[in-house]
Formats: sequence, C-alpha cells, structure tokens
Amino acid sequence: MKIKPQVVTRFAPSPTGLFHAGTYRTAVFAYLFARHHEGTFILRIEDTDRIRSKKVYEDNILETMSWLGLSYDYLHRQSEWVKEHESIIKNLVNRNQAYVSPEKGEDGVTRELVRFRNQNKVVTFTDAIRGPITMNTTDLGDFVIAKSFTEPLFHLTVVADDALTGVNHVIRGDDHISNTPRQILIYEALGATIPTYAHLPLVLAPDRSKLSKRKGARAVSEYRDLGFLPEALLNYIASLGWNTGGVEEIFSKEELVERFSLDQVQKSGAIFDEVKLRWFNREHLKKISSDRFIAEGLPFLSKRMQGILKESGQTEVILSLLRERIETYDDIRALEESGELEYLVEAPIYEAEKLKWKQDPDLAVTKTHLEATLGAVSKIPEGTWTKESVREAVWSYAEAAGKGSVLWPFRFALTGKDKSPDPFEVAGILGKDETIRRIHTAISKLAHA
RNA sequence: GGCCUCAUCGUCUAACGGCUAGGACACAUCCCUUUCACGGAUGAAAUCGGGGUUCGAUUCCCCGUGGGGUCACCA
Repeated sequence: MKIKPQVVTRFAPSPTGLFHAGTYRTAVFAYLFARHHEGTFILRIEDTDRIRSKKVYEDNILETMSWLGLSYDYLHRQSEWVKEHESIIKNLVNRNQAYVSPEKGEDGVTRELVRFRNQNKVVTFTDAIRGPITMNTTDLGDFVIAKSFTEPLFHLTVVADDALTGVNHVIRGDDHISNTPRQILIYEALGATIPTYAHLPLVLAPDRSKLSKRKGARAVSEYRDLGFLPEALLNYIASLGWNTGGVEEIFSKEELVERFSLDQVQKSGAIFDEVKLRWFNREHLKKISSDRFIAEGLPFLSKRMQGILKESGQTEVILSLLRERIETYDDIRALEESGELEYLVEAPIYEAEKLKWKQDPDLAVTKTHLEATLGAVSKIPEGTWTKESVREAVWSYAEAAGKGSVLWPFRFALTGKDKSPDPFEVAGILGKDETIRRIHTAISKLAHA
C-alpha cells in the first residue's frame, strides 16, 4: 500500500445480467479517474442478492473488463463479507441507530427485518459534477437495511464496503442520486468519512430514455464478437459525456488516462450512437499493425475462404485490400457473404455487354482494348508478375487510348463486378495464367462483336 | 403525482458575460478517379419559451415548457 493519501474509487456491478455501454461507461470513468490520479481502482461484485446473482454474469464482467483493458487493483465479492456486515448491523442496533422489526412478508412468513432509525433531516452533499444537491430524507421513513443480521441489503452493503475499503470517490450513474442521502445517513451513523460523489449523466437510447436491453442495447461483450476493437469502444464510451475541449477525438487508453478530468464531464445524458462508434472503430483500425489486422480479421472469413487464401499464399495481400473498405471486422464477413470476394476464387460469370465502358460507342472498341491489354500483359515474364509490373505494362496504352475505355473492360473481365478494387490489384493477386485466361474468356465473349 | 435533475445543429459536443455560435459523426454537392472504397473541398443544419440583470446574455437569476431519473424485504 502507498503511504500518501490517494484516490480510491471503484466499479460495483451486480452480476445479474449482461451489461451494456451505459454500465461500462461508469467503469471507464471511474477507471480513468483513478489512473489519472495514480490512485486505486477496486472492482466489487455486488452479489448480495443470492437469487439473482449468477456466476456466468460475473465471468462476463471479468472478461469484459479485461477485454476493455480496465485493470483493477483489488477484487472482492460482497457475499464474502457477510461476517463484517453482520457485525456492522449489530453495532447499529446496539447503538439504537437501527432496530429489529418483525414484519409479515408477502408469503405470510414473519421475518425480523432491520430498519434504520431515520433522523428525518435535510441532507446536502456537493456532487463533483452537479454541485450542491439537497434532499429531505423525511419521506424515506425508517428504511430497511437488512432482511436479517446475515442478509444485508444494498444501501448497507454499499456504504459498509466503501468505508471498509477506503473508497473516497464514488463515481456512479445519475440514477443513484436519490439513493445518496440515505447512504450519507448510514455513513453518519457509522461515523465514517463521507466520500466525494460524482454522478454521471445517463447513457440514453435513441428515444432519450435510459439505455436498456429492451431498447435494443447490446451487451458490451457482444461488440467483441461483432469485430469491434476494444480501444475503439473504450474511446467512444469515454467520449460520451466527456471531452477534452480540443478538436481531437481519437485517443489511446494512455491518452485518455492522461487527459481525463471530472470537471469536463457533461451534465446531460448522451445518446449511444452506433454509427459514430463504427467511425471510431474505423479510425482505430487504421492505427493497428498489419499483423494484428490480419490475425484478428482472418477468422471473420469462412473456413473455405481462409483455406483458399492460405493455398494461394495471398492472405496478407487480400486482407490489406479489405482494410480500407471496412469499419469493423464483421464487415469482412459481410463482404464475403455478399459475394464480393468470389472473383478471387473462380472466374466470374457476366453478360458480354457489361464489358463495355459507359462512354464507349460499341463493343468493338472494348474488344480492341482487351486484345491490346492481353498483348501487353503477356509480355510480362512470369517471375516479375506484380500489380506494379501489370500497371507498367498497360498504363501508357491506357493513357493514350483512354483510361476508362481500357481499364473498365480489363477490370470487368477479371472481376465481373460493377464495384471492385482496380484491375492491377486484382491481376496481381490472380497471377499471370489466370489473368490471361480471364481476358481470353472476355475476348471470346465478344467474338461476334 | 412527490422529490431530484437536465436543456447549443438529427447525434456527440466547443464557446473568461464580448468576432459571422466553432468542430466531429451522419447527410448533400463537387473534385480526384476505369468502378467501388480512400482522400480533398464546399453546403445545409442549433442556443426550448417568456421575463429580468447588463453597454452587451448560449453563458448569470426567476418563471414556464419539455425531457430524464427515482420513489422495494433489487442493485
């Protein structure tokens, strides 16, 4: 442990479901705040509700935190601290700050609930983002803090655990503002130091209501499977409700840590916009190494296509060709599924008419140009066949005869597609034999023209 | 409904009380270009309303309006 007083903050999810960006935004801000101040970041699993808490959800939280790169200094589960909670509740009762109240539940069984003895006062706290907030706690009544000595409830465990772990900055969602006064009451009863609160504005669905699964919000872990980069998600989530004030938007985790500050956090909610997320992803995709792009992007192609690429030895060339045309890795899968990559595997099937460039009068011109192209590329020695050498062989003729008139038929003969990479790129991948074969096919289609 | 809270382009946002309210995403047009993509340029697009304070209000105050959150033996 460090000796100097430091920032201690935490992220405290309850493992009762899969979490969307709204929940993780809290984690991101708490993390950035802690790291910026070289403080301690605690991950606390709030599993006091034994019925609703599930191991799979806890695993999902741990995996997502690690995927996003949100490292924590300390991890604990509330369920492991029942003893501590029990003694705190007993102390409260002994000091007459809480009392046991036998009450009948909905099931007709009488249980000994523990209720907090509310002093009915006005509580004011200064929120780091919103400033002073005042609330009268009278209408809260003597709220329940435990279902029994060994079954503590949310408000008690939150305060107990934060106090026990020395948390001095509570960064959480806006939806907890109304919980804060009663938690402050508990701090006072415990004689513990009240932390600084920072309530973050909510992340909203497109209809401006709180983001939720019902509103179609995806779990953050789902974005991993959809081929998003963790640094893009982190960057975008951090940008929701916070900004540096400058014009740059793309930041690495380290840059975010360096720049983060609570006083630049927005007060109003922000709509989660997947379109902008995709843009962030594209920007981050541009920055990663070619090796990483290939390693991560390849699995999004079918096994069949992966096999074909491996056999041809062109995996790297083809994937880097895709790189500037996609926003997420999943776009690679979509590209293959829509047949965009078929011409790399087998000769295209198309109507002869389509070989003609839009500005040419008839197919006779097309045929002439294809024959000239064929002649030019045939002269390239097998061993020096590259996209550059193909370009060199054809370029001067194309410039003289009209680039569109020459290059459109050339490209179409190779791909059979209205849209594709340029013919040199494709010829480079296909190799000399296949390129010549496809030009021949095109010319024979035009035999009668 | 009570309590709390928020309010700048469609969205995310910038603007010591002081230039023509700036940028990004998306959109449109144009350029580059054999096509697509990339890239470049341009454009359309906002201070919720009403009162104050002030020489001057996006900014400060009040009142409306609208949105959101929250009101458990969940967290």
